[in-house]
Order: sequence, then C-alpha cells, then structure tokens
Amino acid sequence: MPLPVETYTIKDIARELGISTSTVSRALRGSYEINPETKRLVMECAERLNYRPNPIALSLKGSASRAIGVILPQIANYFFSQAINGIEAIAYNRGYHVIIFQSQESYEREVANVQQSMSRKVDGLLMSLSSETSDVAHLQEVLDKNVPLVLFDRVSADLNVTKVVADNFGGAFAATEHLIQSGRRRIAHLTIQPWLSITQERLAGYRAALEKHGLEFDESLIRYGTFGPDEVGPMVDELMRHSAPPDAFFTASDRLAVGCLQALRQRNLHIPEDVSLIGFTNLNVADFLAPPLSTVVQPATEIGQVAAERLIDQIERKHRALPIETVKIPTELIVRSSTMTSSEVVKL
Amino acid sequence: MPLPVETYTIKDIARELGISTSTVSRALRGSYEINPETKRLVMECAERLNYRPNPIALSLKGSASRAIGVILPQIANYFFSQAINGIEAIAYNRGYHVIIFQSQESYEREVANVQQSMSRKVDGLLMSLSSETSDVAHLQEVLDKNVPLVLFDRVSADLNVTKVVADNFGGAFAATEHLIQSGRRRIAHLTIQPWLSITQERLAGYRAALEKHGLEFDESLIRYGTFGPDEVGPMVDELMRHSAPPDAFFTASDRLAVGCLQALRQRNLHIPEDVSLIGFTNLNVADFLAPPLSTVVQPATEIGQVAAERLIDQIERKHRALPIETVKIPTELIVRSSTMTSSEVVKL
DNA sequence: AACGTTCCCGACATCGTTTGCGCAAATTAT
DNA sequence: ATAATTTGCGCAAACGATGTCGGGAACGTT
Repeated sequence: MPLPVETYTIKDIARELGISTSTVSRALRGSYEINPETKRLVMECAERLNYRPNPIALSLKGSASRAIGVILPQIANYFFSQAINGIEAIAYNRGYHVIIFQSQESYEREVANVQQSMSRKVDGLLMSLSSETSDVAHLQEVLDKNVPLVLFDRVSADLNVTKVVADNFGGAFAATEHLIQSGRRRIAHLTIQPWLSITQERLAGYRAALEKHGLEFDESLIRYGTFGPDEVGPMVDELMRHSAPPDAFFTASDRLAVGCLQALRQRNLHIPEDVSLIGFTNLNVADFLAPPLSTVVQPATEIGQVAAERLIDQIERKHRALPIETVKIPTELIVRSSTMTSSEVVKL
Repeated sequence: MPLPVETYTIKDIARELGISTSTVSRALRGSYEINPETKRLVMECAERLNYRPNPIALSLKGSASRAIGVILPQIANYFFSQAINGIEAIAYNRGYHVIIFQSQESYEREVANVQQSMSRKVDGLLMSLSSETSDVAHLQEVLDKNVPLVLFDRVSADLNVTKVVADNFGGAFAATEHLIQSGRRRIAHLTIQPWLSITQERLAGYRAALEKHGLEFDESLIRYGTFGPDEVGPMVDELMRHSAPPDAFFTASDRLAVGCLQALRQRNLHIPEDVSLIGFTNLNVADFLAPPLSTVVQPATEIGQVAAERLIDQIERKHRALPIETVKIPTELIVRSSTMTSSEVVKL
C-alpha cells in the first residue's frame, strides 16, 4: 500500500465533485446544513485521495493545532527525559502532538523557544525554567495571549499558573534527617542556582532537618552553581580544607551526584567510610554505581503526566477557568550503601 | 524592559505609517525598489513594535521555515539525547530551529510524526528509524516531496539518502577481539532487532573477529529482542544453562548493558571473574559502575553534528544536488574492569 | 512639447481553510 | 394558492505574508 505522493487540498475535492470548497469544508466537519448524501460523497472522495487538512492553514485561521509545546532546560538528563515520556503518554492518549524545545539552560534561547512555539500556534505550553531565567516577562506574555501554561519542576513564584513539582522540601528533609540519623554531623549541600524555587525548597528542607535535630546551619557548607564537569573537584577540595570539613554530601541533581562521586573517588575519599553521599536524582543506574548511591527519587514520569493532564484540561475547558493550584508530588528516599554508617560498613 | 503583549503584523506597520502592506513587506526584506528613507521608517517602526514575521503565514506561502525536524525512537537514551545536542548545536549556529519528535519505537507513531513534520513544513528531516520500521514508504514520500532527508544511526538500505552512522562493524570487531585476547572463548551477543542495519553491522563485526581468531560462530549464543527491564534475566538464565555456557557478554545498547549487569549480579555471576561484560553504549557513568564497564563508545554528539551539517547543506543548496553518501564515524573501545582477565583480577 | 525611463509604491491575487451571509429550491404552514 | 420556513449550497472575506502587475510622479531625451 504505497502512500500517495501528492498532498490534496479541499479544493481538489471540490473540483473533483463539482461543488464549492465551503461545502467540502462543512461536509468534512459534519455540519448539519449539508445533505447527508453530499457528505457521503465528500467523505468518500477525501478518503480516496487520502486528504489531510493542512495544519498550517488551520493555525493561520487561529483554530486549535492539537499540539502542545514543551520547553525544558535539557533533554540529556534523566529527570527531564523521563518527564517527557510522562507528558507524551498523556498527550498521545488525548490526541495531542508534543513539540519539544531545549533551552540549554539559556535565558535567551528560552525566550526564543517561547516565541517559536507561540508563532507555531501550540494550544498550550509546558515549561521548566532554564537556570538563567529570573525574569518571566516572556511567560506573562504567553498568559496575556490566553495560551494555557503549566510549569513543572523549575517553577517561578512570580507567575500565577498551575505548577507541578516534586516535594522538594520533604525530600531534602528526609535525606538530611537520614544522614543525621546515620551519625553525620557536618553535611555539605551542593546545589544549583539559588534563585530557583527547587533550590530554595530543598535548602529549606535541609535546614529544617538540621534544626529539628539541634544542629547548627552553617552557610559555609553550602555551594551553589552550575557545576560543569571540572568544577566539582575544586569545590570538594575547598570544602575538605575547611577547619571542620564535611562528613557527608547532599547533592541537588543528577549531574552533581555523579560529579561528586567522581571527585570524591579521585581524591581517595572513601564512600561511605570517609564521607556519605546522597543525591537528588533520577539515575536509573544509581543501584549499580560503586558504591550504590542513596537517592531521593523524584517521580519524573508522574510529574510529566500530571503536568500534561492539567495543561490539556485547561486547553479543553478554556472558557470556564480551572482553579490554579500547585500540585506537589511526593518524593521517595532510597537508602543504599553510599550512606551507610561506619558500623554497617564493618559488618560487611 | 517588558516584552510587548500584542503581536503586530505587517498591516499594523502599514497602518501606522500610512503606506501599503506590500511596501512594508518589501522594505523589511530590503528590496531595492524601496526608497531608503521609507525603508528606514519601516525598519524603525518594526523595531519599535517589536515586529516578528509570522512563520505560519510564511509556511503557508511555501517559503522556508528555517526549522528542521528530528524524529528518533526515544529521548530517554544517552545516545539519542547526546545526538540531539550535537544536532542543536549545529542547527542553532546556522540559524535553524529544531523540532523534536519521538516515535517511541513505534512504526505507526513514526509515520504520524513524519506527516506532522511535513505538514508543519520543516525545511528538512533528520531521522533515526524506530525498531518496528521495515517499510520506508513514508520516507520515500518525503523524498518525493523534495524535502531533504538525512538518516543517522538506525538507517535503511532501501533509501538512497545521505546517512551518518557509527562504525558499527569496527566497534563490534574491536570489542570482540578484545574479549578474545583477554582469554574469552564463548562470547554471547545480546542485540536488538535483527533487521536493523546497526544490528547486522555489529553482528558482522563480531563474526569477523571470531573468524579471524579461528573461533566458531555459534548462533545459539546470539539473542535478538527489544529487551524490557524483566526480559534480560530469563535470557541470561537460558544462556547459562547452555551445555557450553558463555564466558563473556557483548551487548548492543545502553539498556542492554545495564540490564545485563543487573541480571548477572542478581544471579551472583561475578564480573569479570565468571563472565566478562562489554557494551555498545554511551553511558557517561560507565566508569562509576561496579565494576566499571568496558564499552564501545559511539560518538553520539559528532554523529548528530555531522548529520545536521549534511542536512542543512542540502537544504541550502537544494538546486544542485549534493552527493549522496554514507558517512561512517569511528567508534572507540574503552577497556575497564568488566573485561579484565582473571590474572589481572588477582593482581588487585 | 511629447515621449520614454526610472523610481516608488499600491491594488490585487495567492497559499488552504473556515465562516457569515445570502440565495434559490424544496418543504411546510396558512 | 400564497406565504413562511427550512434545506442545501455558494460567494466572499478573513488569517499574515509575498509577489506580480501596473500606475503615477519625476526625471531626461529629442
């Protein structure tokens, strides 16, 4: 069954049948004011010609494109690629196409992506902010155009929209408390840009756990940054030169967890004998690392699914405004060898 | 600097300046038949209104969209996400937007993605075939429409287009030879769908290495499939029950490598004492696994870059046909602990 | 003074589709 | 039988931009 090469338009059908394009258009969308017999003819002809409406023309007319745009920092990241899978699953089910853009953590490219998706007339936008983004005027613009917008993971407090996030506070609290309960007292926290909501929430969870257990919050154990491959090592050195060096590392991302693991090993710091290590990560190989890495798992797929559901709900019920809320998805603490106590290590 | 909410059109500029839309259009594209002074006025007004041409309207007119479509099996895969980064880097440099679609290894969805990108009027298409794809009529259609197409990684022999692939034969040959030279004799090969070009090339490389070293090719050591998380274990069991069980595993993908590692550990088979393990993978954490995993690294980023370059070359020199060729990018064998010889293990 | 050029610019059609309006024929109501 | 509806369909405008014409004004040429 060879696919036809030509692309037929509504005009071709009209010419073929000797009727007007308006009639064809209406017949195709099942308008009540078209003779059933005519409808049948049109349908049959469209089928025969393998007619497909031109979405570009539809978009020009301003109607729905049944496509949603997804803009996120980077795809080469387990959290985000799993989130995309969640998004696609829902979107596909509900008859939407997904168009993915990467901001590459650049504000400039994020703005360009927003413009691009607006002008390509997506029906709604799903976004996770780049780490450079602090001004959200480009998103306010989206809202002003009445295009539904849902933020996930990296969200902004300045925007009154539906947001879907992991329970960052709870996850950070659990991780920190676990480290404390396994005997650690000087817990370093390696995290990303301080202005991001997830950073603040995780820091708050970390701090709350310290306070609950009567430990001092020491700003000098916190490090912010966009850690490239070669930046983690120097930072670890710096921390270990501290007069009271850390006995545990709590990292805020996939990349940081692996970077930290690598840096610690290169420096001959044994995990967990010398220092504990726990990450906020979605690495599916965490269990196979040496040592197996304790993690706070974010339900990436679920976050994507929920975000997509909320967005499509908004798109389809555009008239009556849906309530705006922030959905918090629970995280899960998985304890592996990288945070064992010294006594547990000895037992092995 | 708040971004303007309104989207202005060429008409708005025309009205503002009291001239016709045609003049505005021509002024904007610098036509020689427009008074420099008028041009200046138009430019200034466009700047002031932050005018952006509507790509939808441009697409309807049939002009270039400066967007390229990328269709690949799945993003949650190191190889593909790195390839995308390579593609984006080049595309961005040369002024193109990238629109990503996932086929999720489904033929049906691949066809839908192709149609979607055609009707969204991308200037060219970059593809890696889904594992279900054997019929390529939908791509022939793309070619017939004169839309430039470049295939990468998962390519089809039935299509006369530019292809960019890793040196799969060479990589598989090197991996297999390395296993043989480290004393292995019964090398199992876990690979993906047999009809894919990459599968065949890797199998051929494997086979050639066996022959070179006078080892028998044993079909019963080969396993094909789309291995889900729970399928690798049973397959390993089956192989190990063999009258002459394998002493090494050579896997053809990221997922297989990790799945195999997991299965072997669960079965208490020590690597590399009991069996060697080497993967065809792009895992950036391969070095931190237990044991560190020997791999054949495919230059994913480079493959993406080269593919994007070829595609854009084709798009921009559409008139004179560019030569069609298959570009082969070298792979690299990285030897780590998972393929050490027994004597090497003892030394530690 | 009458003609041909050149320079700028506007009217209009076009891409594929939807939609408001109107009009004729067929049907129903009076 | 005539008037009032209903039915079925076509015309034309619109979406935003481009491109083909062609026309008016200001020149220069005989």
